[in-house]
Amino acid sequence: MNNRAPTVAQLRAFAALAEKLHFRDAAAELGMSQPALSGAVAALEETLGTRLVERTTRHVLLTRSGEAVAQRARAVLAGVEELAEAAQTTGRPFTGDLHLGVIPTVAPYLLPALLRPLKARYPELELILHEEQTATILDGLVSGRLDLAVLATPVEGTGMTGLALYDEDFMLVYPGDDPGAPRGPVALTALRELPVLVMEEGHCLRDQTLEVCQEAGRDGLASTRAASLATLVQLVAGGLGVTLLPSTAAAVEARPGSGLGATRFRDPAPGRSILLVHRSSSPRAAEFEQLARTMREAVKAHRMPVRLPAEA
Amino acid sequence: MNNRAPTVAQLRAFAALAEKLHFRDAAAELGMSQPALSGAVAALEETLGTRLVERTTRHVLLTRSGEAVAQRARAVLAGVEELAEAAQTTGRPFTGDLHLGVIPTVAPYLLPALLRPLKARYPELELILHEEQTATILDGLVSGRLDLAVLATPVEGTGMTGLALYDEDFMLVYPGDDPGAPRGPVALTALRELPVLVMEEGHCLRDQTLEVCQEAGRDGLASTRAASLATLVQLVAGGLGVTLLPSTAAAVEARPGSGLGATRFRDPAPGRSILLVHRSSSPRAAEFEQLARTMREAVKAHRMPVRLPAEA
DNA sequence: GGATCGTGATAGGAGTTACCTATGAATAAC
DNA sequence: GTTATTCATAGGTAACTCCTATCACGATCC
Repeated sequence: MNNRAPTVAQLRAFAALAEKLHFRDAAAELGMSQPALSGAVAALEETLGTRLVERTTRHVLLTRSGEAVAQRARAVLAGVEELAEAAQTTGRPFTGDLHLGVIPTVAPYLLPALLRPLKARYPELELILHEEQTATILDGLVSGRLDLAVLATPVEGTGMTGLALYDEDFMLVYPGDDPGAPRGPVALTALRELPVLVMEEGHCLRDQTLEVCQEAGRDGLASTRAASLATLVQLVAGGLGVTLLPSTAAAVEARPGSGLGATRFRDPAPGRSILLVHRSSSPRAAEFEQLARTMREAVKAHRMPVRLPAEA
Repeated sequence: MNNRAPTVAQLRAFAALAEKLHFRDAAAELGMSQPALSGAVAALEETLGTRLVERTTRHVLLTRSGEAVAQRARAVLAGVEELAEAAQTTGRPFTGDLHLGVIPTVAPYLLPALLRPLKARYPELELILHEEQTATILDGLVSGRLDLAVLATPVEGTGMTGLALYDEDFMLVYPGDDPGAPRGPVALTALRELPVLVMEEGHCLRDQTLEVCQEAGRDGLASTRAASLATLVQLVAGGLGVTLLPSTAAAVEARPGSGLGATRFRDPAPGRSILLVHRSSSPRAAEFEQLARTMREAVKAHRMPVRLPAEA
C-alpha cells in the first residue's frame, strides 16, 4: 500500500487527463510519454485509494471521486503557481515593507534628509521606522523584527555588517549667554572644567560622551540625566551645564536664535561614525548596499555637516 | 538551473521549517533526517529562484519571500489534504448523486415500487431520474451523463453489463366492452385477426411489439401511432384497436373500471426482460449489483406481476 | 470476416532523485 | 581554550520516474 501524499506532478498529470479525457493527448500536452502519464495517474489512484478514471480503449471517464479530485487538483495547482509567482514578486528588491531601526539621537536630524529622496527613488518601498535605542535595535535585527538599522559606532553585535554612512564630530554646546563662551575651537581638555550633562542610560550618545570625557581626563559628571535629547538641550539652555552633541544635532539645536552656542573641538576632534547595519547573513546585502549609497547621496545633497566616506 | 515545479514534499518540509524555525526539530517532526530537510529546502529555493530562509548556526529566519511562500505553502498543503479526503468521501458507495435512466414504458410502473425502499435503505443516495428512450439512455451511459439505467432486452450497446431485474409477459389489451373479448389465455396467432396499435418510433416497446407480431405471422399494422403509453391506452379504450402491454403496465392500465380488458397469452407467452445496465468498465459494479438485489426485493415486496430471477 | 487503426496497459532498463549516516565548519557559551 | 550546538556537505544506497518497445483489446473498414 502506498501511504504517501500525492505529488504535484501526479496532480498535474491527472488534471491534464481530466481536461482532455485522453491519455495520449494529455501526455503530449505535458511533454511526457503516455506510459508515464498512465503510471502517474495509477500512482495517484493508489495513493488516494480510489479509482479516479474509468478507462476503456473507447473512452476515458472521470468517476465521481475523479470529478471531485480534478476540481481540487486544479485549485492546488493554481495555488502552487501563485506560490511560485509570489516568491518572485515578494523577493523583488526595493519593494514592500522595510523595517528600519534608527537611534533617537540620529533620527530627527537624518530622516528629513532621507525620506523624500528614498521615496522618490524607490516608490514601491514602504519604509517603516522604529526609533529605538541601540540594544533594542540590535535585538530586533537578530530576531528578524527589523531588516535594517542606522546605528552609531561602536556596534558590538556579532554577525552584523555595518555600512559607513557618514562621520560626524561632537561639538561643545553651551548656553548662548555664557560670558565665558569660547570664540574658536576648544581643546578637549576644556571639558575638565565644565559641568557636562548627559542623557540617561541606554542612549549610545551617553556612552560616547562619557568616553570622550574620560579621554579628556574628566572623572565625575553632573548627576542630572536627560531622558531625551530635547530635554538635554533645554537643560543646557537653562544654564545647568554644557553637553556634547553630534554636529548634525548641534546644527539644529544650537542654531541662531536658539539661545545656545556650539563650538568645534580642536583636531583631532572627537566624533562618531553612523552606520547602516544589517544581519551579515541577510540575502538582501546587495540591496542594502545600494540603499546605503542612496542615503549618502541624500546626506550630501541635504548639505548635512558631516564627512562622507571617501568613495562617495 | 532547476526548472521544475515545487514538490509537495518540499512544501511540507518548508512549512515545517517555517513553523519551527529549526532544521533539526522540523526534520524530527517530519520523520526525516536533518540533511534531507536541508536539501529539500535548498531544492525549493533553487526551484523558486529565491532565498526563503536566512540560515546561521545561531538562528533561522524567514525572508520576505519565505514568509509569503510559507503562508501559501500551508494553503496548498491544506488543499492537498482536503483533496485526499474528498477522494475518499466522494467515493463512498450508496452516497451522492446517482443518475438513473429509465425507459418510459417501465418508469411509471416500476418506480413506485422502488423509490421508497431505496430511499429508506440508502438515505444518502440521491437518485436523479431520467426518463428517456433506450437509445438516448445508452448514449448517456457511454458519455457518462448517466451512471445506471433500467432497460428492456435486447440491449445492444457494447461494453454494457446488464443485471436481470425481472421478466414480464406481454398481455393483450382490448376495449372493455368488446363483445368478442376472450375469456382465457389466447394464442399468439389471435393477433393475426386484430388491429394492433403501436407506439411511435424510438420506443423499445414498439420494436418488441412488432417482433411479437411478426412471430405471430402478422404483417401490416394499423398506421396510428401513439406518442406515449397513456395515449396508446386511450386509443384502445376508444375502440381503435388492441395492443400489447407488458404485464406491469397492463395491471395498472387495464385495472377494473378502466374500460379496458387484458388477457394473457398461452405459453410460451411472449415477454421481455428488464435489466439494470451499467458500463462494464464502471468501478461501481459491486455497488450496482447490490442495488439490483435491493430492487428485486422491492419488486417482490410490491407484488408486481412479474417473474423474478431464480436467485431472488 | 479478416485486417487495420487507435486506445490504454505492461515490461525492461537508464537516468535521476531522495534519503541516510558520517563528517565538516562556524559560532556561542563556559 | 574547550565544548556544545547548529546547519551544510560528502558518499553511497535505495527508490522512483521516465522512456522505448510491445501487448491486449475493441472498433472500424473494405
